[in-house]
Amino acid sequence: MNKVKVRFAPSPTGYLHAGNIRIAVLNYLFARKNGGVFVLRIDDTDPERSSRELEKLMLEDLCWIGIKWGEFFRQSERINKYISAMEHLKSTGRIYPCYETKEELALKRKTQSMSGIPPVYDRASLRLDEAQKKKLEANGLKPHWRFKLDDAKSVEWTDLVHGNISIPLNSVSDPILIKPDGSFVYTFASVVDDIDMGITHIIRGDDHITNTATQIDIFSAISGKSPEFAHVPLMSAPDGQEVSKRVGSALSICNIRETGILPEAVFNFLASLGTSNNPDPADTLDSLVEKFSFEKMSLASPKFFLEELRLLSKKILCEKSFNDVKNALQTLGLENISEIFWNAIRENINSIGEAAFWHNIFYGEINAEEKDKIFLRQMLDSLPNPFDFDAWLASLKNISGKKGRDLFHPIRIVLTGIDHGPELKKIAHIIGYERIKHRIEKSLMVLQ
RNA sequence: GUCCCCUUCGUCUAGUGGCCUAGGACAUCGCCCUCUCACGGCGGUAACAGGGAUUCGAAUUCCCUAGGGGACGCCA
Repeated sequence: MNKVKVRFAPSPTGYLHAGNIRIAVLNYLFARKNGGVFVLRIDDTDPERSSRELEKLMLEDLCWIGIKWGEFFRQSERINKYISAMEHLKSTGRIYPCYETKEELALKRKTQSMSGIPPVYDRASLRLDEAQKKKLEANGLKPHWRFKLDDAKSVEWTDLVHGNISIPLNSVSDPILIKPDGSFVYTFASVVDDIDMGITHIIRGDDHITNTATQIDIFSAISGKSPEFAHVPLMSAPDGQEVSKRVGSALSICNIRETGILPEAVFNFLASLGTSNNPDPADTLDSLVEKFSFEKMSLASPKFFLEELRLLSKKILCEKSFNDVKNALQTLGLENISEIFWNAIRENINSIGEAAFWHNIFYGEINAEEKDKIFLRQMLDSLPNPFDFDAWLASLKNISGKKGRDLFHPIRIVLTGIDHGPELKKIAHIIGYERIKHRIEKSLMVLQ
């Protein structure tokens, strides 16, 4: 059996989003699982919509999430391959020239739809004889070329996710493969590349199922065989909308990135979404590869909840050691960071960026509103120097008679200005004697 | 309109005719732990889209209905 080879083939026509990076993750996992190769192919056959700038951003997003490709291609650099495949199809009579304009075709489809007929191409150009074609071309019309589907049959394949799928080719239009200007359409270029690169498994979204039917026919016309297919159900946004490249701004990777969500959380989350694997913060790339299987994938479209991803990211973050996050903390420009600082806040933050929030509370100026003047005085009077939280607490408890929440809550407010946060004992020592004294005095002053 | 796919707790799902008074995970709620917020531990609430048929027995098979998604591009 051939070595497994998969490809992720984005078009650089927009930002990468949760939906298509999920396809990348799945391809990557499958390749790793089978000791195969992951090919990154840039589908930039449409020069009007593709840009190098967007390609660069896509590559960055892919790297960010930790996907490494073994081979890299751009379709725009493989035109010669398409030309020779085209010649082959011409010589075998599997493609034929068509002379309708875009407008005519659009009108035709509209008419068909209105009369309740499926908008399938009627093959009018196939019935043209040589003289008619000559005449049209003499008038300056350049033909586009369609692939002549074997419409007598149904294409059948065993999909790795769906099982047996069968699509009658007479329900589909003959696909246009070559535009009048000689450029190639994805449907064709993709097949040529998949054959040429030796792709063994095509893993893509459900939305390609109909494409697959026509492409299998093209595969067999060119090489006589086709790869395996796995069509994974498309994710939908919580409101049921598709997570498409046109819509997904909130779900774009750069957006997710900016909210401080960890790349490994995104990878982990997307790897298990829609499968019977439970997302586990402890998972590593290896364990995810181990667990991966199309058998575990459900056939229904999963909903993508950003909130769930955030939660997973938080859990992964809180398991990290100081060494793991040291650089990230320094990048935030925080001073005085230490293992003690990290251990104090790790369970109370959702993203690494929030470390700055606590850092500011520990070392910066805060506004506290504690109204209990008597207790404030007692805090100040019993404040030990050098600072010792347990000793302070013991004497405060003694003097005030307070305990539990009554005791802790006011202290928390005075020290941090907010009513929740990391364990008081830990953070009190970080804040230290001088600042604590200052904060109590400030609260007292406000009450004067 | 045609073709394809899908429909189990709020969410992701287990389930291939009796093991299902439907299991797990996340969320949620409660209790415990803790002199505080949290973490953690334990427990609870919560679902087979609807209707027929087959069967001794159906979440599981078949049919119909409803709903959702996708495709039908000189986009990918």
